Amino acid sequence: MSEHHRMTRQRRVILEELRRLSTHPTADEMYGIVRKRIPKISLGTVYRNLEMLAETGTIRIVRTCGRQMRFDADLSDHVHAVCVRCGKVIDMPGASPAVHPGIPGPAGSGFRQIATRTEIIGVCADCTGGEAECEG
Amino acid sequence: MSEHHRMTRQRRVILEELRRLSTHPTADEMYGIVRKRIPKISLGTVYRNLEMLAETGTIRIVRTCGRQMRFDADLSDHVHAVCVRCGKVIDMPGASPAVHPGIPGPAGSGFRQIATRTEIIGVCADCTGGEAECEG
DNA sequence: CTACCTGCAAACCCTTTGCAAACCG
DNA sequence: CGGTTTGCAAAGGGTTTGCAGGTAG
Repeated sequence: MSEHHRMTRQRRVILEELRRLSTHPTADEMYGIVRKRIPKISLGTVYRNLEMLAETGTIRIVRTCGRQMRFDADLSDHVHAVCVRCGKVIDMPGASPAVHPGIPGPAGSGFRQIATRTEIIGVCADCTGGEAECEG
Repeated sequence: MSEHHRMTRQRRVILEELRRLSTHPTADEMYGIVRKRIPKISLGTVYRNLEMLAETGTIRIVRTCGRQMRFDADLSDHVHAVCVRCGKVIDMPGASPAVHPGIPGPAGSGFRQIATRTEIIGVCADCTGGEAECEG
């Protein structure tokens, strides 16, 4: 119930490592990375810390059309490109999404708009040769 | 390995029922609906048929920031609005997304762009009163 | 007939949780 | 010290899959 958060070694290392990356790692990838410095850390701890860091606005959770959550320490407003083959997420600096609003749902359905989320779908350099099935 | 698909009763009913809806149901919701007409149908069959119908381009899989897949028989190009409280997806007719492209990733990373996916995040009429944690 | 499809149930993957011990402040 | 946090392991939810029996063409 409290709002006091302690800076444990686990939390510090997770944040340090995430900030070192621009690859938007999954929880599992973070687990692998952090384990090099804290071999006994558990995956549950990684999830709990990433979730808390996101709640306090220190990092962001990146939810793409892919199945796994990804995490990003870059809080600036930027667009992500998602590889439909491997799920990798890369930044698209300079891309600027714009949504010219329409009328939500069956006329005036009372939908209160908070934000817009745009991602670019494609195939990354490592995966060239395949096709997509991500939808919009 | 074949490309021949049979029109089974299960497949026909799933497609009929999906076409009757504009609510972008989850697999589980489809299961509930179809079971009224085919009580013994299994959830696995529902998933397999929805997947195949999507592969053949008859329907679309709608992947939002939410955890569950949703399905849509409306193949036209349209924007979805996602409720962050309940996950419901509604259509936003008239909304037109535009992405002014930037340079993908670390200069010329070879990302081949296929599409853009935009969704509107907000709170639906039934859920007014809460807040968000969906990211972009 | 027979390749494709179904129902069932178990397997899978990712994420979340309960709990007792460890730890920060 | 006392409330947080951890490690472990099990539970949870959504989706996928193996299999043997059923069925469309």
